[in-house]
Amino acid sequence: MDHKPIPDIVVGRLPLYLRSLQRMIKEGNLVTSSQELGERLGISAAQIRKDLSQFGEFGKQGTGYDVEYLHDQLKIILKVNRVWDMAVIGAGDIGSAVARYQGFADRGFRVAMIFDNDPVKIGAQVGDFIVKDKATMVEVVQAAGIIVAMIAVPASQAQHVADNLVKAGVKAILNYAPVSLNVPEDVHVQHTDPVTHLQRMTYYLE
Amino acid sequence: MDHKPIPDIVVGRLPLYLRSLQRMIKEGNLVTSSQELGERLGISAAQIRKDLSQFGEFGKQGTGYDVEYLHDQLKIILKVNRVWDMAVIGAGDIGSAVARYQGFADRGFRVAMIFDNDPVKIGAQVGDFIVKDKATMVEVVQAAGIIVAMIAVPASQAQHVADNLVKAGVKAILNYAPVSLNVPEDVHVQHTDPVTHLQRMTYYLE
DNA sequence: TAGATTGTTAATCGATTAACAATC
DNA sequence: TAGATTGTTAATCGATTAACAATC
Repeated sequence: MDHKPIPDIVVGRLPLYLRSLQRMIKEGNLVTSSQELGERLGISAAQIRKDLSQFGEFGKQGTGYDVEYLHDQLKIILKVNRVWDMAVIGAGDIGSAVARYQGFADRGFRVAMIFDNDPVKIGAQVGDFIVKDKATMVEVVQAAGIIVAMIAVPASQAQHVADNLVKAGVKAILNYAPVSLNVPEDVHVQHTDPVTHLQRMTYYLE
Repeated sequence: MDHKPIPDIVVGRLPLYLRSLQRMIKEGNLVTSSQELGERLGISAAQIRKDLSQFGEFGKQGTGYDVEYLHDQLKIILKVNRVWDMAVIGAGDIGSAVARYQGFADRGFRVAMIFDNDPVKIGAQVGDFIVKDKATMVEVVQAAGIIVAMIAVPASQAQHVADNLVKAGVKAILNYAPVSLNVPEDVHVQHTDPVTHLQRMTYYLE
């Protein structure tokens, strides 16, 4: 009677649907369809319906989807109908930009603390935060019960930081350093590296 | 006698291979194998061999791949055996961090100019650059022959900026704004949104 | 030579699309 | 009712994996 697990590739598209729906709400759209969503995102209507059908029935034949209802349901599915506290490791340019980023608030996340190991940066203010000493990271993150973190340190330190985050109990890591991280099976990692995205495009240029 | 086009998903993995190889060079590794690469990246050895075989034969039976040779070949395939000048649009926290980012240099890219429409920012220094007036963007980008750009403006302005970049002749856009962009078929877009990555992971948490 | 690893083929697996009955 | 759009099934398409001859 076990349900098949949802394919990861489907889960990966849900945040895109959610983002479009959030935008539609702001634009005042009350109703949408798989076709309209698909056009906005460059995804086929059939695929959107198939993806959503993995989680339930959210639409109405003939009329489509209630924007706000589908939006709320996707937030529940993705568990962002609450706010996740995050730790940022590294207070350089990227870490600082992340700590000041205003785009987390209404999408389920909040930066709660930021760490660095540079004595000049420790104690300094970045956005609303005082930079904490990275030496205290494992203890502080664990004590705060934080399980989501972002790595914004140089590539050479990233794996070491990841190991410490795992020790602290972190289960989801967004990695800004341009290296692949090795973590235990129960820890999730996403990589974000502008250069890999750019290189993917230059292949097609000229 | 036409070759089938290389699947996009394969092209998307090449930058990861390249990144690992660059790291191996720094570590002094002279030779690697599909198995070792796969372990580093969490990709099967068979897939790596299959991917590479789309472009030629780069290895030697029994011994594997010469790290530097494969690295150089991948740079050629991805067209990053040269330096692409880029324009950054938006001199806020993200645009500024991007403009100062040291990680482009040895991977085929260089920020050449940065634009904003805020009178307070225009003329100010960000990294090595003086912020230019966004009103001049189409003209300046076109005159410089730049075809790679990064959008780091608020979501509400991103589509408009994209339209202007297309007018300026840009063919590859890395978009930091959390919106889907619509561009002509011959223009490539990659999106980078920390929140979509995070939401992809929270699905699995708790 | 013996051991290792490639490049490639065929088999498997999974994802996308097309089509349509159901129904608002 | 007529028109529109869902949810779902079956068909298609494409990607991954397993296996192995070739060969360094």
